[in-house]
Amino acid sequence: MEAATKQFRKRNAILACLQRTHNHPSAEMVYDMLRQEYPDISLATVYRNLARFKSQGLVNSVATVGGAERFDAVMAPHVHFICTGCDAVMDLPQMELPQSLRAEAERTSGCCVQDCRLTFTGLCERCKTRNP
Amino acid sequence: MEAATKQFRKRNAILACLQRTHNHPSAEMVYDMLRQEYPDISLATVYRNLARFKSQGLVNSVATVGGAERFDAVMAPHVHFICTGCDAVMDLPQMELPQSLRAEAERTSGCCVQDCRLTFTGLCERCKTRNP
DNA sequence: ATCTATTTGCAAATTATTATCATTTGCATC
DNA sequence: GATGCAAATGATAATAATTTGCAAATAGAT
Repeated sequence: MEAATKQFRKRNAILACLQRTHNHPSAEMVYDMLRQEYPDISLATVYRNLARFKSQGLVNSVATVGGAERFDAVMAPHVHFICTGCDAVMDLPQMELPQSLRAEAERTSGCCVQDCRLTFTGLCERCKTRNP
Repeated sequence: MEAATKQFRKRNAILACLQRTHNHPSAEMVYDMLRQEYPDISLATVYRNLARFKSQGLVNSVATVGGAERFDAVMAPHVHFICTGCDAVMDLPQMELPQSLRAEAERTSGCCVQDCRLTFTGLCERCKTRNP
């Protein structure tokens, strides 16, 4: 028996897709992934729901790579790496993001800090062997 | 007597503009600033030269805010703050960006780290009083 | 002055994202 | 089941940022 409600089927699928993948996909990448299960899903729906999730604090935009925004459903601040060779966006879970940074930023700047992002760019393991 | 070479007049003006301002302007903001001195400058020229500077390592793109890429001629890694109220991008020169982070990222990830970016978002002093 | 390579302006093309609007869907009520 | 309503969705047009193509202008060398 199908237990889950049918309401917001696609909306939930979009969020679930983000939560299960760690690709930090773009809207189009989400669209392509969901097309298999929902062949009639529209790209507009993906954009719409991503914007909604963002305003609800369920999803963050991590960076924009090659002109396209990349999303993440992991809201706890963590460290990212962006490969300039293949445009991959990945987590660096081994690295700590000092909690003190945010407070320090707020104190020294006088601004109201809402979010903190530490991002490295370079070549991933695969690309660094390809690109000498 | 006009000492400076006339070669690359506009190209140099674009770089100089970035070096003198700390706004972290977008291409269009650079264009607007240069229009006063070079009324016939073209937006395409600004884009073209910004891309060239980036590939030459003279300019970095700091972030994309509201869909527009923002540039910086200060290449030494430093800390930025982006105001979600007025889209200002500013430096947080008081904050240190630990040099050790880059090495740690490279060691724990196996990637080849080329750049490191620490960015805070929130409301600047002016906007935080306006937006309750 | 002429030749050549580079730079630039202009306008069209491209790309990502947002807005519009008609249709569909899920659910409650009859 | 039929019906009504509000929200969600699909298709497509509109918008905005960036890029590209090409002819004209420019700088330096011959």
